[in-house]
Amino acid sequence: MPAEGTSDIPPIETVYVNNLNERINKEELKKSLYAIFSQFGPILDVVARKTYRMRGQAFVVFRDITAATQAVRQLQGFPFYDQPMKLTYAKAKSDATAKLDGTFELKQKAERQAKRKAEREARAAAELAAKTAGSKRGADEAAGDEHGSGKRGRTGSEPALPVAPSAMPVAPSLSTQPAGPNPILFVENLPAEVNAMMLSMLFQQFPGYKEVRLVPGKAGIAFVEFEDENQSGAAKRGLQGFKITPQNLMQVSFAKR
DNA sequence: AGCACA
Repeated sequence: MPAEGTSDIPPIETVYVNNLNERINKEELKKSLYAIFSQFGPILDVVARKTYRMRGQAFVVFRDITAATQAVRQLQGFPFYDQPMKLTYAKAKSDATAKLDGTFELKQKAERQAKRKAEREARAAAELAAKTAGSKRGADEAAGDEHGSGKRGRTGSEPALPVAPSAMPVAPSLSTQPAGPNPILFVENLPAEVNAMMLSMLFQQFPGYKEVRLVPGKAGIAFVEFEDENQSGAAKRGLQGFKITPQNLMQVSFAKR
């Protein structure tokens, strides 16, 4: 018998993530996922819903399958908000992918047709039932009213992450007067809503990581401390220009002291 | 555990 492999799902651009911490709010979750996954390649979309059925899970849509594969392997079990992430490929192609490869229109058309057909059949069945019942008893038990198709998933704002521009080489930063190497990094151009957890997830991957400090009054900047300047230097190079959101390229320099 | 997207 086929040994139970965790990956009997064929590779696809989308990574299905589960065992996510369900207490994290959706927008933050999406941003954090974007932040740690984008190191593997351009991300087209991150989908997460908080419905009963979908909570604790998310879909990270890469442009390329190779990036998805890297992510599945390297982030498997990664401690994310205190829970090890579980990763597999998604079972079905994401809409973002379908939009790129041109199959989205076809899919929509097929869905519309299927829906129409189902409606037609349901109507036919109802008519038949009514006729049968009517001819036998004359009772008026026809037409069961059908509730349940009111799918309004609108939770107010729906600022799904815009399609990330394709992989562009990290722009060299024109820092003014760079401070000399030291164990503390200065990080700029962060999204305002960034928090220590999100940042620590990025920086803790580098050896010697000690802590991240946000500056209470000031949005968009942070300090990250390492054991020594070699380690801070490695993290600096590794995360320079990192796209923490589609529109925020992190700027990392040595802190002035 | 749980595979969605307007």
